[in-house]
Amino acid sequence: MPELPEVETVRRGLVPLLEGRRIHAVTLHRPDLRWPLPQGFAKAIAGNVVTALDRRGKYLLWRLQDGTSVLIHLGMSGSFRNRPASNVRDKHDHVVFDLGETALVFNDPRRFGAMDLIAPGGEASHWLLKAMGPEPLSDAFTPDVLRRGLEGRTAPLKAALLDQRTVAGLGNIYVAEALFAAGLSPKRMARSVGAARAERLHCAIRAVLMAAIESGGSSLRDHIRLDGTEGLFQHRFAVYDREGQPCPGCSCDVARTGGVRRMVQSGRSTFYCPTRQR
DNA sequence: AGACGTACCTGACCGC
DNA sequence: TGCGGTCAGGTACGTC
Repeated sequence: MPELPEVETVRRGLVPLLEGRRIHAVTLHRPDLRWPLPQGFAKAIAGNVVTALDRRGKYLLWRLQDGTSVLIHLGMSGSFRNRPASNVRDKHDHVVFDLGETALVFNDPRRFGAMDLIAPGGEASHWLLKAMGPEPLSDAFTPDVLRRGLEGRTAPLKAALLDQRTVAGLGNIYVAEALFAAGLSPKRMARSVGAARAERLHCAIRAVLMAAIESGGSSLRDHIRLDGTEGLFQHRFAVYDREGQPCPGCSCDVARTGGVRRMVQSGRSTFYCPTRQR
């Protein structure tokens, strides 16, 4: 499911449920998600108050009163639902956080999600976080940082942007949308992006992510907000999942050009406009 | 070192 | 209706 805007939407939805609240108990309905849950996971969390909710790339970080952080990745299909505490289990409910009145349930059909505990001070060296690139909506992400991240790389620009070491939080949808907004071909070699194109791309990445967060993310299959409503950004896609359709503001003869094109790059669908993306 | 394919899972959808 | 094939928003890992 989720790229940065969806994870940020989930984070914002969790704030009123979790911030300042105590997690009374944690129940695991299986010992693993993508990887085994760490030893003592439930016990370490139980009884703690959640002091803050952060996000790093596509990871959620729950800050607990005792200094521990809970690291959570939603994988492709992970979601949180807030349920009456007595409610029966749904299929694929794997982890239950008992909040007293309600139970916050982590449901993940494909089980590509992950959870881990991070001891105080251990975040920078955590194996899943240590190589992660700049946070795209922070001041640390500048056109020059982006340009240097792409420098010398022979991978297609699309692949380089999906690589979380280049910039954190982009996935298949928002890479496609950002490349369209920047007018850059996904096939272009990453190292061919110099200062001027990096400036455009930097601007496009931020604009697309901010607009998507504003819309509550994109709901295609799995992503729903905690209040049960869908994100709306899928209605604003310029190219993603729009094969054969005209791109926004297009004046081409679509019957002749075929409109938005779909191709496969490193095994994944890429959508782009061959006319406006070079 | 860096790029690529493979693997991990389930469910939805399509054509037969 | 049922079956097999394909695809899906992620990413670590092995291989070259």
